[in-house]
Amino acid sequence: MMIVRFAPSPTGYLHIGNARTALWNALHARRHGGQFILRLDDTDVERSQEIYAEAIQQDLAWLGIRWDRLERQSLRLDRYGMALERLKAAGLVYPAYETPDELERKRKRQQARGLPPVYDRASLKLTEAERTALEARGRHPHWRFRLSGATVEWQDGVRGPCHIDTGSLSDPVLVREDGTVLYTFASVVDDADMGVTDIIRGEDHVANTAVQIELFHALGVAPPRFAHHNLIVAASGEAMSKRTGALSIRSFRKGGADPMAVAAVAVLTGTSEPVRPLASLDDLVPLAELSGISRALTKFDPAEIGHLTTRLLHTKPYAAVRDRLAAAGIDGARAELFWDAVRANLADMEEAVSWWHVVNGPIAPHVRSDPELIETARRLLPPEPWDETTWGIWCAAVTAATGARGKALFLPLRLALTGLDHGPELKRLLPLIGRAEAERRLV
RNA sequence: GCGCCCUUCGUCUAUCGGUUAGGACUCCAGAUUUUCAAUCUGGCAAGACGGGUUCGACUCCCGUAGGGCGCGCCA
Repeated sequence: MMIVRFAPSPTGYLHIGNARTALWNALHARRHGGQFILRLDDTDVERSQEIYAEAIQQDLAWLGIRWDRLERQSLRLDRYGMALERLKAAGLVYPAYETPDELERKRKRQQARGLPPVYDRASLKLTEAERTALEARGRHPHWRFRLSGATVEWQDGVRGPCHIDTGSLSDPVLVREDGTVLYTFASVVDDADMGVTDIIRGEDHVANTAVQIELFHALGVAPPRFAHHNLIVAASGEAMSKRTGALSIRSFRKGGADPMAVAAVAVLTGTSEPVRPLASLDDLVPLAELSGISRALTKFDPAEIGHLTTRLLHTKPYAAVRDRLAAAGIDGARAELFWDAVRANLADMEEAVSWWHVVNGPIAPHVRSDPELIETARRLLPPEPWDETTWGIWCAAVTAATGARGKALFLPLRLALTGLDHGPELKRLLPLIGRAEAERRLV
């Protein structure tokens, strides 16, 4: 059984880059009949907030993502403690006593000498006596995992064969002196416990992968498959930020974006599949092929979400928008007819409301350029019932009486009937306006 | 600074040594339409740079430039 997970930290709102990761995981699970776990990585109590945990779930749901399991790291602290004991017993972790300040100074010094800022393992070299002396003075250790120094290799689902030399990395701190755990450790323990088989995440995690593969081995668990997708960035130069909410899913939602427009851009940009309007996440499933993801950083234009939203709107059947229309006051017997008449004309949902006003009146006042023509047209208005053929019949009658045709006929009529020189086809609008109202507008 | 990765139309990409370098989006034009939208047709537009290897290089190698990521007791 394939098991994947999306593991955001609830420290801000999901942005389009997070959505990309979430969607790829969810889609991958659907594609292979697997399970999708939403795991809130909330071990950082300083920054994690419940409102964000809720917001994340709302945003994912808005995108159409459902999860089979919800997990929270804050509820699994005992598991991390047990795992640490196992690593201690196996001699795979060691106590370290430097303070954050000391470590910071060491890094500065290394940088200044042109050396990579890698932990020097000073604590590993401590003798038993030195350690007891430190602890006697009240120092509590944090625990570091001892990296092998070997080159870790894996077959990446996106990037192909990858290798990282763990000798160039610092031994990661797994557990702080107060017993709280760090991301790398919690993540691996969770993935192992939950049977995660495939990890799909952004390429900013490639270096973590080497560390985590060694950690899986240390815990006696076979590492999962890894796939690192490219990162996306706004072509506008605007930076994504969980903290400021820039390019957040919520901002797109508030801006009237269609969730499938956001999803299509989030998933398909930077792949060999053209970004296109799709009706549902299910349509995205066959396109979510990991090997189709580019290895290069990819730029996307947030405006594309607007374009897609518009194109999606044009294809929406009435049933798909009934509720939203009703909420905007567009309801009743004529609502479906109305939707089919105007949808191809809409740039966004708000425009539907303005066309609804055009149909129902009152309409904007306008200058009557050809009063005789309008008067004739008014007298020739056919009897009801009206349908889409009424417009043609009526126009033929007016042409026969006045000789007016083409633009000279249609433009004055459109202006008189709608107050505007543009809009949906009049043959479809006319029956919605109705005879009584049409007659009023032609006076 | 060190390490890893990347570089084809404005943007996302195809090409896996021989192509008029293809597609999608945007934009523009034409058709259609009273108009806008939609639709259809067409068009503009690309291999970062410099060396090699080769009969032949976008494709392979080296270098340069540019970009990204990483190098936390953040996740």
